Amino acid sequence: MKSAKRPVRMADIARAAGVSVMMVSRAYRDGGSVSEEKRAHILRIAEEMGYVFDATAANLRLNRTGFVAVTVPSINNANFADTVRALGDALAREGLQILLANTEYDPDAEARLLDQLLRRKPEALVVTGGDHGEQARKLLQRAGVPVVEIWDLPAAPIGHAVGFSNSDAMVDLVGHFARAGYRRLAFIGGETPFDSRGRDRRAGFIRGVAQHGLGPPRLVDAGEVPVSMSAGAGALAQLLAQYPDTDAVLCVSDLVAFGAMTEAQRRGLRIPQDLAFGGFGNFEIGRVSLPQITTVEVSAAQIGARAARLVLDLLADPARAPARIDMQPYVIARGSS
Amino acid sequence: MKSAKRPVRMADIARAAGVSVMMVSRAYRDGGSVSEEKRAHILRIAEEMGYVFDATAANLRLNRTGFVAVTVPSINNANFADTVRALGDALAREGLQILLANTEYDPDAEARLLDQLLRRKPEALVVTGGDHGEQARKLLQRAGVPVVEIWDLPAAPIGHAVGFSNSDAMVDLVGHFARAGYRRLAFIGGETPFDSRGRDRRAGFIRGVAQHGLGPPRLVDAGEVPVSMSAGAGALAQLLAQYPDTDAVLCVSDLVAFGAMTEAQRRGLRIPQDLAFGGFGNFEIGRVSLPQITTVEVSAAQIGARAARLVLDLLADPARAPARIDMQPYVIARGSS
DNA sequence: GTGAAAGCGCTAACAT
DNA sequence: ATGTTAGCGCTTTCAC
Repeated sequence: MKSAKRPVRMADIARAAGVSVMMVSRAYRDGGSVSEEKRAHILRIAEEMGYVFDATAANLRLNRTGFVAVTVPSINNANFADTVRALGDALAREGLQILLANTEYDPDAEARLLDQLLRRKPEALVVTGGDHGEQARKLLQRAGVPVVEIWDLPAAPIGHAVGFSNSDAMVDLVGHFARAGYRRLAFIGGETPFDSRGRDRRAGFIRGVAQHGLGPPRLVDAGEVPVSMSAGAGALAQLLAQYPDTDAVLCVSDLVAFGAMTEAQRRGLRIPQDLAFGGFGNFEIGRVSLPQITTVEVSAAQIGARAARLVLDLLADPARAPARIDMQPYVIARGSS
Repeated sequence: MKSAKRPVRMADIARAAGVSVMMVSRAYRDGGSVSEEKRAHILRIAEEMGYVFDATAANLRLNRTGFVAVTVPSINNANFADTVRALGDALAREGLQILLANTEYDPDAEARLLDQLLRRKPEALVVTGGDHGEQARKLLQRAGVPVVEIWDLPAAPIGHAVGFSNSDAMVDLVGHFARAGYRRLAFIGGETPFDSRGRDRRAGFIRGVAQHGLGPPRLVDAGEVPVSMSAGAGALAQLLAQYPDTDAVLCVSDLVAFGAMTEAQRRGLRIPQDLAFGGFGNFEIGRVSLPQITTVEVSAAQIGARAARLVLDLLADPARAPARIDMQPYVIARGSS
């Protein structure tokens, strides 16, 4: 029975191994300046004594924490989860650890969380979206470390950006439907003020419809973000009541599209003959549903991977890194249209 | 144009405010031992100078990091994401920050990640699953801080547990189908060795089928975890070839059930008349799909919330906390059966 | 290859 | 209410 009263520190290992504290420190870092024999000896003793390296102390001394702070509006979204996973994997390979925070689409929460995160002295910040409250913006600007905005592509990013124009992508999707012969398009999306991606997609819809001369835009509110499948189902009911002759419904995400689609099927409508559907984000649901959903591929995982590489580049050489990386989404045509 | 050459520290604020460093420290912590006037003055100057409190230094001195390490097999799973979110929210309210790591259902990765996490000196560990590799188990046992296993309910947890018996829950689901008159049940699930939840659910299926005298269990492998919707679709094809007279398919999760269900529909089968389906986990997809999916509610968010409360209790008083908390899942009957 | 001293930025403990 | 001293556990010097 070992007592965990006082945790073991390097000095304890040093004493037990008959070396100086510095040698223990070296054994844990360089391979070079310690004889391989002694190094193995030290590490074995440390293992026996249950030593756990104290990163907190090392961080203070090194003035490097190995943290990268990341904010997402919602972790409960397969796309953001993909991004975070790819980002985390790539950063972990370089010994960096993500500090994740959920803003819940709330600008005040974002500012509060950024304030907390900055106290941990992250070496870089990766924030979802290019739209921030005044306070959050200020914190990001004076952070003193690289800032990467993802999932949007602001004209003038605070630091750097890895994303795409949600608006342009939706214009492309409208174009796809227009070319396929659909004329009476409607859009289902959320109305939350701080969801810039949802807002941009709606703006893209309006722009696309105008470009193709499809008359005044038919817009249906799906309620609060994060917009769910169920919200999509509810919104379809409203849409059919308001615009009964609609021939194609574009949705702010595949999840909403799926919900709307099932509601249409519940009402006996045939898809796409009676009503066509388009989604956004290429979620798994759209590849498995019946019919599969026409969507916009946004490469969520690649956004994370690319942001990770950008962060690593910025840490290596802040000067030689691109300011804006466009991930160029594209339409995937499927059975729903 | 301010130079961010050397970051501002407390000493800089102290000098500018004409007080000692301790007063600045106090201004940031107690409300009590600083006059409200001076406190406001200090904080204003700090704000003007762009000071950011250094948690790293405070943590070293206080021997408290405010971190809680959390491992999940996959963040890209709505259930685990719900758990992590609830856990994180509740902990954040007490000033604790989650350090999240993905094990990807790999015991070696789990051990490696735990080793990394422990160096950050978390104040508690929350790990998904009650099944660990030898190395991971050792690290957890000697961690020296509270350990909470979630989503399983081991007979003898390493420290504490918040979860449920995946096996018993599946027995209940089998019982539900048996009572509804189904006699030729099959199970679709993954075969990955270190997914103890999937394994327990399959074991529960086998046990349930035996209890109800439904003949030898019909098991179909859905491949690698995390088991996806698409894998469910593929597995259904195999199932129909191998056991064509099956009348009900129970799946390791709602996602798999949905995939299998769409494949059945693609083949023109009516649900539940020709083939019934059962899922697990009460994912949103099962509430929106057509038909909705009979499932087992496991209260993912509540697992996180309850684990958070347990961690907080353990930090306050390690003695007075329950060892095992059973979240008691229950069957939700829907249109797929 | 190895060790001694100094110090990273903060706060507990003890002054006053 | 406020200041001084010491030190958290590690690593960067700079010796040898």
